[in-house]
Amino acid sequence: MTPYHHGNLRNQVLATAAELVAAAGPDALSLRDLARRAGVSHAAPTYHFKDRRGLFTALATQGFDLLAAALSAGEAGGRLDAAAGTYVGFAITHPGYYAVMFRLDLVHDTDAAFRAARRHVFDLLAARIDAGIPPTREAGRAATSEAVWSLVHGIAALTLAEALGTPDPVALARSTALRLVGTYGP
Amino acid sequence: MTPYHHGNLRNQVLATAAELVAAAGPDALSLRDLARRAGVSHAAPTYHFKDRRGLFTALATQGFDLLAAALSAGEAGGRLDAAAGTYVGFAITHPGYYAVMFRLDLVHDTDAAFRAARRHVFDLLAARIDAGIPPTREAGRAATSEAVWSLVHGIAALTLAEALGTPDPVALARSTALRLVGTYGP
DNA sequence: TGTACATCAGTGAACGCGCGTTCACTGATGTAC
DNA sequence: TGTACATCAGTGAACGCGCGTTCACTGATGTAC
Repeated sequence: MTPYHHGNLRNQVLATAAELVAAAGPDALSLRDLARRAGVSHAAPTYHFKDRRGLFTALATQGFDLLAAALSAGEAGGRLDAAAGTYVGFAITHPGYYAVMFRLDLVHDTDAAFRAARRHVFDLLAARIDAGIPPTREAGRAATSEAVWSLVHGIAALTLAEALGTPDPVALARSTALRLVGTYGP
Repeated sequence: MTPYHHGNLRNQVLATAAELVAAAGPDALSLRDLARRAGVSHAAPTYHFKDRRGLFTALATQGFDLLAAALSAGEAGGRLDAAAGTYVGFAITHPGYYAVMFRLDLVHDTDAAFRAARRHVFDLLAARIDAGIPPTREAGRAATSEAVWSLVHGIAALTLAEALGTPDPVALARSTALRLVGTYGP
């Protein structure tokens, strides 16, 4: 009845992992549990991810890829405030991915695909910010990019940690990003 | 030779825990390892912390207490930019504490002392921010507090994740905090 | 100053557990000719 | 259309391990009288 080949194990394991991490944090995740939930022998995930860190590396990389896609689509592809809102929105709607994306102790942090995906996200963000800064001011462009990234990352992280009081973190990200960049206005 | 009563086990375990977490992340920490390093039987830490979560809760609480003390001392007690710099500086110099302070999945998050300590830090920060906003503008004070907290938390977290390029995260925090609050100038 | 007693701090053996990883294997699928 | 072969995907048994937690205990310390 159940075929020998699952056919989509890798993707399914990643999706389940994202759910479980969202619910109980990365520490609670085990390869064996993932295998159990996929209805597959306990050693099967190892075939796809090599080891536990490999699984987290793949999960984090996919997270950055998803975020990059979100940042490239629609309004977020142009306007800085939309991009900032999209970033925070992504973290809130994908907590399982986000919880892993910045955890160097969990991933193979020299993995080329991982580093490229992360870099891509930062570049997209930097491009939106650059576009938001009036050309009359040149100084501090790099610092502003990092400041805005820090801002949206902070809003996302504190929201997930249930430490922020605002009912609308996305709106906070949008308006604050604009204010920050606006400081460089003519 | 070695006395039956250690005398300072609790504090020593917390200090060692901070070091180990800084080096290898919270997942790598075990009560038994901590006991070994303290030269004490493996069940001794349980006596002080009740269980693993209890240990992390104590570590996080102490972290917030240390941060609150830093925010209350010297220039950080008054000027917003100094407070922002102090916050980021604390995270960088106490990575073992910081890595645990916002990890709800690791602590007993209803613990009263933990919540009070965390709240205290936010209140201190909010007070500095409030003092930094000119009285001519009233709207958005609360949002600004949360934005500045998010900013410094983001700078701290991204720095620890080695994702930021700036050589001086503390300076970035100082200047950006001022810029953010300056948006509300007269 | 002495003694009784409660409490505090740490011991050490035992438990049961789930885990990651390795390994030789087998069944399914794809490709070349 | 058939066949041989390589590769891919998953199996299942076995390994050894360190862990958290419980428990009855004991030694040290502090307090009341």
